[in-house]
Amino acid sequence: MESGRIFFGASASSGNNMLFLGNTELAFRGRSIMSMEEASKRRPFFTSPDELYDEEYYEKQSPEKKHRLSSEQVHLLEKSFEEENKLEPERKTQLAKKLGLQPRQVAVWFQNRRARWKTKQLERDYDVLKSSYDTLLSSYDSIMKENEKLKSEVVSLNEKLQVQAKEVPEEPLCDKKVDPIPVDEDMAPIFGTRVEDHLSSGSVGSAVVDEGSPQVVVDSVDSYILADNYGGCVGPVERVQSEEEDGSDDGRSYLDVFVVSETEHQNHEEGETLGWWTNMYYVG
DNA sequence: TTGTGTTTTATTGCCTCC
DNA sequence: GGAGGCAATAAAACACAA
Repeated sequence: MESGRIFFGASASSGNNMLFLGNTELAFRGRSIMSMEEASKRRPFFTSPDELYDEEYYEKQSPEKKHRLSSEQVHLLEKSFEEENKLEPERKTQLAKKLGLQPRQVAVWFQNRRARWKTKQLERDYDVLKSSYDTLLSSYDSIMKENEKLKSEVVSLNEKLQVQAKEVPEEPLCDKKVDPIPVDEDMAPIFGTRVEDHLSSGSVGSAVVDEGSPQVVVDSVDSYILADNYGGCVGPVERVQSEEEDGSDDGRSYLDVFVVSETEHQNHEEGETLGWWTNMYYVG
């Protein structure tokens, strides 16, 4: 620890120092209380050999005053600080001799100068951070405004869509146009189906097709037609219109089935069902 | 001139490093 | 354990408005 130096030979301990250097007047009293002899005994002046050479310096100064460095001294110290803000012992001694100061004064000056530099640096850092924060804040604000604008656009577009939906009848979601299934031999490859007639028995039981081939299942009013050719858009068989031979001569029996789209089936109970009639044949 | 705020010089106590 | 750095602080010096 660096030894303290108290003017007028007052004790270097912080307690004493605080007591009678609390203000100028007290310090003065401190001096009058302590005899010069006693003071010189307790004087911890210039504890390192380095500092001994300049003892007269403090005797020339009026010791109760703090000594301000001259502008030349400060200039040189500043120059030295710019080169290197830490002070190695050799440089400290050289600078002290050059400036006619105590090495300790040079060390103290550097210490205080580093503290000032640090404070300034903190201020600079704060300014940089603040400006960066302000920039971020302003871009955040504009993004939020843009977001609000887009949200309200979405709302108004949705409202328009709802109005249009009421005006224009909805088309089946299936984008494939489904024609009635041809009533000839070509039907077989399309459906690949041979429907066993369970309908003639009067029951509405299952009509099961050959295993492994695409099927037509006419199970009940909620039965589904599974037909790949219809793009998977086919819903349940809604109604079976005819289960009797329609009088054609090809030896097959035909029936008409009403097919609804899946979506329509879900809304089945709510309103009118959109779908289409098609006819199917079966081998009786 | 004086009161007040700021800057500069110096001290103290604690901490880290060698 | 000594040297040196740092934070906190005191106090003198200085600047400046009223």
